[in-house]
Amino acid sequence: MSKTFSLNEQQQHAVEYGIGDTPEQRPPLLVIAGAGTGKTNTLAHRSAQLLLSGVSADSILLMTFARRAATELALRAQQIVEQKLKKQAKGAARLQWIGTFHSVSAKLLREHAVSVGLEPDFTIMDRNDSADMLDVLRHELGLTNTEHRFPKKKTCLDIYSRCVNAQSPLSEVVGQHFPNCQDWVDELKSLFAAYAKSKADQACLDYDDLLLYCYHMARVPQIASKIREQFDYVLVDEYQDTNLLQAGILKALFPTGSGLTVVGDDAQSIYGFRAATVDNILDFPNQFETPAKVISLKQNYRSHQGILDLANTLLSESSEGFKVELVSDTKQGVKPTLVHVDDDLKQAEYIIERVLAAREEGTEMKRQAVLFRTGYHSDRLEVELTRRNIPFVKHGGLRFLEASHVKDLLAILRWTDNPKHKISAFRVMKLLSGVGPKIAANAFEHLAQHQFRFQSLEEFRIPQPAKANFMALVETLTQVHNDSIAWTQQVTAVAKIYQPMLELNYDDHFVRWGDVEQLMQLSQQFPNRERFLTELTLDPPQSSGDLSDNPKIDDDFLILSTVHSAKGQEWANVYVLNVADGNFPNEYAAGDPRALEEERRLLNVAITRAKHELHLIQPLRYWVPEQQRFGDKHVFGAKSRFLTDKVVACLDEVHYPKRGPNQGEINSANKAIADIRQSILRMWNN
DNA sequence: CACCCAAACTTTTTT
DNA sequence: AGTTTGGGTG
Repeated sequence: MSKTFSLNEQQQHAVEYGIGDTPEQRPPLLVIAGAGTGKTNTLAHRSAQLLLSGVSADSILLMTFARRAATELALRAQQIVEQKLKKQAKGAARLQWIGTFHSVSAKLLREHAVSVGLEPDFTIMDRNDSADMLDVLRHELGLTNTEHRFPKKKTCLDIYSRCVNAQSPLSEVVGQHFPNCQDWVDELKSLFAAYAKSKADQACLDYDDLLLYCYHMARVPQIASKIREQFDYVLVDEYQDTNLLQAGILKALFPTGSGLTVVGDDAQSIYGFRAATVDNILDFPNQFETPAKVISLKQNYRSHQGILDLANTLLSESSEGFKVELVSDTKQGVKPTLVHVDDDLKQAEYIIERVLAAREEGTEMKRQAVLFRTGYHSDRLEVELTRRNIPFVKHGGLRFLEASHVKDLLAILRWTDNPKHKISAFRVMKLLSGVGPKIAANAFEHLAQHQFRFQSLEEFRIPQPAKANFMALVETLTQVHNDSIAWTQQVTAVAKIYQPMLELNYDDHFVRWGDVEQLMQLSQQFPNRERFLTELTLDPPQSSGDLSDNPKIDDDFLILSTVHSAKGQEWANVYVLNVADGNFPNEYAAGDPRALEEERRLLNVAITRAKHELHLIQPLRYWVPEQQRFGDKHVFGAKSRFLTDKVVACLDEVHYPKRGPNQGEINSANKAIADIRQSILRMWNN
């Protein structure tokens, strides 16, 4: 996020490449933009340059990884255009087609829905909706109550999702990534068939469908050529995190690659679990008839050289990648530290001590972040922060939209929006006291037989105890569905009908009502129901902090984030938790060399977030939720295999708390004692 | 048929 | 630790 608006030579090159040339003269462009090399700035300048050279705003397609990045880019491009145009700034064109792959796909699909036999007002399901639908279908297919268990709904969805996104057959996916589900391949196949049909019946598309449908649409020549004519230039950010389907969409839409610019950093490809493949970016140069032009940005404006040396060394030991070495003008800085601590309590204490000290020296907490591999790794730290009244915001981990009361409210809205949406219908009806699965099923059946007109439910015969509440619900549903009240009041009406349900179902409804109010607030930022639901599903708030429109600027708080959620961000000081084998790399990656490489890149992402100070913390033992039946909740962290001698040479090793020369021996004694206990426990484990 | 309770079972990262 | 399943009660 360097504020500089000037460009270095390579950046300038990337900005101007091919602009003004005829389509035949501008082969595709690949920009390898390492961490902190001013990628956003470059992209913004290129977009601005396009606008300034007379390309119309609605013929530029810009795809980013998250909407936050999209908004930032659009704003920056706008500023640059205005700056250059000076007086005529007011008329400066605004980019129209900017968003994530998923949201752009949704937009294209709604636009061309009729031509591909799709309802234009389809509902977009989030991961939870999809999992719930699978759950229902699994019961309907009788895939429950069997001797050994059918995979959980989440697992089913993961399997399905990988099949779609990686474009590989079910048997292969199960064999490679879900070996313990191998007995269920046939059943899974029939489940997925039912799932596809059910989505079609209910006019629903899940995340994967957005890409899948778009991919198939892109392969219909008439439609593809229409879309191709619409866009003269296509820019894709974070290309290292695209999957086969996304690359396939690009290739189908723009087969010659003319006007196509992709930007990314293979060393930051960390979304393999979502079927992203680093091969997309590695192979990009040779995907087209005319080979792509490759420009590498290696001047880093974020960190001092000490941090970059660490990152460069780490990556140099990787078996794949372009391996662009980053260089900084800032040669001096605090050497990154590797901090040895006994356990996660000491780890938390160390961080708190350092964070507060840094704040005293003028680095506010907001400019410091604690990064970790998995959500619960910050549990201990959160407890300690709370005990000391230190405010913090956590990104990643538990999401606002996953809170059940928020899901309730959205279910009501979603049902009004799409009466066919069975999952929402059931969720909503079951909130009424006296209504369970059977009555809900009957009511839904009734609705289906009356062309899904909510009003028809007035004649539905329902047992007395639930009657009054049910009728009130039906009235609101009808009203909102028909848009007989304005959007702003629709949310209020829905919240009002929900309030008694909330009070009935949750003891702590007081706290939860706060979230309802926040949701009402948020909804006002959207022009209508469809947009609200679509955007919220496609780009959910990452933390409750994201929701308030004017975060209190005076407040200072520490940032806690998963490494994945930290992507694209930077802080003055960064602390990385639990840098030990099992986390970096994660134990799940142990057997697979390519997965291991992704883990290395993950550590690289964590490291390259830091501007001034970087602390990698390695506890001797740390807490994990019970994984095996026996054994401690504490796990002994072996030294991370990424911390080779060469890498450690880039680090200052320290112990916390500071200890004398003999303390190391006592430590290993501690470890041995606990190991004996483990083996004694295992004696009875046969 | 709805609702409550106890027991069993699994967890990375997220558009 | 939070969800999922099964059984018992009203």
